[in-house]
Amino acid sequence: MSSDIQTAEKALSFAELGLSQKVLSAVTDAGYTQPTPIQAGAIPYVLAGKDVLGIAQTGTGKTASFVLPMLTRLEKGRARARMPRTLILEPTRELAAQVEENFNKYGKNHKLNIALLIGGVSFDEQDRKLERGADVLIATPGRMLDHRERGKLLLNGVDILVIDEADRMLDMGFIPDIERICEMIPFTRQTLFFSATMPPEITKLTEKFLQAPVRVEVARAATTAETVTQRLVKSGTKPWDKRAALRDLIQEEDESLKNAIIFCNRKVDVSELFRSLTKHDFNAGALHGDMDQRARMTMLSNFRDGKLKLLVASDVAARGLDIPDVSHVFNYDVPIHAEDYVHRIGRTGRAGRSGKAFTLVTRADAKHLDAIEQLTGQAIEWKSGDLSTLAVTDSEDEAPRRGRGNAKRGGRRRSDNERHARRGTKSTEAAEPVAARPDDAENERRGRKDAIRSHNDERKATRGESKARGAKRPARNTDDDHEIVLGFGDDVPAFMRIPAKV
DNA sequence: AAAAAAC
Repeated sequence: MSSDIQTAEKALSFAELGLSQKVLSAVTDAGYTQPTPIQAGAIPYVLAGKDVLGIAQTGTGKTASFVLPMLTRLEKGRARARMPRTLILEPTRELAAQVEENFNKYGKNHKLNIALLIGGVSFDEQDRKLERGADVLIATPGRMLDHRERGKLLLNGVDILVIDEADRMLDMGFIPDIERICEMIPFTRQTLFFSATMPPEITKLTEKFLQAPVRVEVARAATTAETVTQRLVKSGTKPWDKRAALRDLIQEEDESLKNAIIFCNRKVDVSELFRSLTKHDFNAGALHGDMDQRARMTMLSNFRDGKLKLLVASDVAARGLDIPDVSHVFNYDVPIHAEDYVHRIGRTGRAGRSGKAFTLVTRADAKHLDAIEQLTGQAIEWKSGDLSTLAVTDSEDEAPRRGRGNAKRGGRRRSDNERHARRGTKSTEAAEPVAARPDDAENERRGRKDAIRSHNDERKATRGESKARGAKRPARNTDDDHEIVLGFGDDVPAFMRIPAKV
């Protein structure tokens, strides 16, 4: 490859990058004409067999920058049993699934075998695909190593190795695994390495495992400030304060709110907030890493398809997930690490669209908020009044509106009553207003399907919607009686079992 | 103050 890479800055078309006809026609069918900078910069080198160090954020078209040329290169040759020809490592299961979708989309004119090796699902199908011979293996490190240790996977036929989201792999402690994996693959391979940032550990890794790499660096996609309107929203500290503040906010934003991701710092809070929103008749789903894999996939695909308007999520959803057209991001919690703030609000305002990001802030959050403003280099505006305008009571002694007569104390912890309350039990103990089902976590541990409340019309019809809509009535524990939880049993429709099409 | 990933 010669120097014409410089022209990447100008408007190159996909056809000029050297991709095969099969790939080009799939790209055209997908509606793309113009490569992004990372694509224009990396594709010619990938086609030429060079090692590439790509420094790019998600949302820059990074995935296609390796998927498209890999497809072209895979047209020659075929896979042998248990010896995949290419390997792509991803930090999370959802990202791995998303890359698989890209191979399906752009590889529709190819007859390639693609295997997705991720945790949380059965080995059998994955084994069958390996046995058949995979042209493309997409994996999270743990499951891939597991297959290998069982002797079901040979890595000495891998010609192209892709390490994606390397800095996130670092955050997640995957680097030792990555090093092991790199050492299992012949050094004659081509290595494509992607990272949004280059901390020293990552630089060291590239020095060790890349050979004379071409460095392709692209500016961050539109900076957050340009397409995302950010606001801070004051809130009391207590969970019920925060939930109420969030509900108010969602309702105020109703007009422009098409769909939203609501981020919590902790998984238990994801479950809790999800239950609460559902109880208040919001069309919501949940996503976090302790949910079973099928529920994760279902939630994500329903959110993408618009069947879910709100997705309550942990930071598993903060980076990389490609969900076009998210209108709002709500930070139910201020993220502990400032960089996560940038990733979270980056879920909206994508592809040149505008987006809104609201962050609930309590008195306790000052420190983390400072760090965020420092990182982004800008003060974020308050929506209406900062914390100094917050009522002093902070609902400390208000046993939340719907409490029982003898409710008292602020800062009541979840009582043992609640903790041991069983589903469907009519307790005379009024539950804390919108408290999560205390047994949520336990259900998940037991492998019960994470349930979502049905919002489809037939269900609504059966549950006396008008009653439920009478917003302001105090919540009683009899709420449980109206609550219809739709669990996904074994009769999940087939289309829900597969990852969403983008 | 957390999350993620293998069983």
